[in-house]
Amino acid sequence: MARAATTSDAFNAVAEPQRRRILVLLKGRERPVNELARALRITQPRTSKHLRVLREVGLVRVREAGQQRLYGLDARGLQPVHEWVIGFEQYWNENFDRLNEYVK
Amino acid sequence: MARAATTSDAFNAVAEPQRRRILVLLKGRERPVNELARALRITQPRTSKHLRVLREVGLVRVREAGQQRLYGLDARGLQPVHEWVIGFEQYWNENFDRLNEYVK
DNA sequence: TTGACATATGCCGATATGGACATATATTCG
DNA sequence: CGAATATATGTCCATATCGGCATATGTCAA
Repeated sequence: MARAATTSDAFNAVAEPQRRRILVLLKGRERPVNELARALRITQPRTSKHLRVLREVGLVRVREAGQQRLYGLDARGLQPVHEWVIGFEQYWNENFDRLNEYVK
Repeated sequence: MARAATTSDAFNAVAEPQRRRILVLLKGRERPVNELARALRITQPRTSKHLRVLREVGLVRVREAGQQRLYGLDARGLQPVHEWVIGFEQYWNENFDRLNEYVK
């Protein structure tokens, strides 16, 4: 085996900066590929590939509109990530004095 | 350039399943490497390497205790992840009927 | 000092990128 | 049909894993 596939789950999909930016751009409204590419200042092919990953993980949906493909956000796939992270909330809020003392 | 380095940030560090498991095991108490390796059923070297990544991103801390190195959780680095994800909460809670209608 | 035990590293192999470029597919229009 | 526009894919390159294995480094005990 090698590195885990990026397309495996939301955690991996979201680990890529550009893809996070795409998701942010998709908040509220759908956008065609070219518009996203321009906004991110990356090539169209690269944008399409990132969108493919996001699509395979279920974070975005596509809708055909003539020549364009309008991509829309489907944030439900982010819930698992949120749930996992929120499980640590008490720890980052926790005052580290206790840990520091322990260390000493 | 190639794929972004895993050690670049918390998002990447947490994209690895084993590392997520390590962080979970570290909730509440410190643990030596071998204990983590046994719990995860992975080799000691692999465990050390994952711990290194987590250490470089600041998600864990090490404390020397004789022959052992006790690893402890430092969840503060997870806050950025939480903040990014929570920004989508309204979208995954949002009823998709509206989107579905729009699609039709 | 020698040996046992706990970790960290180096190296190799297989794989999956992310990016750039060229090109195949589609759809719309004249 | 042929051209223009919008996307998706395939290929090539460089790189960064993840895993296994051997081994270096460190610490403690007899």
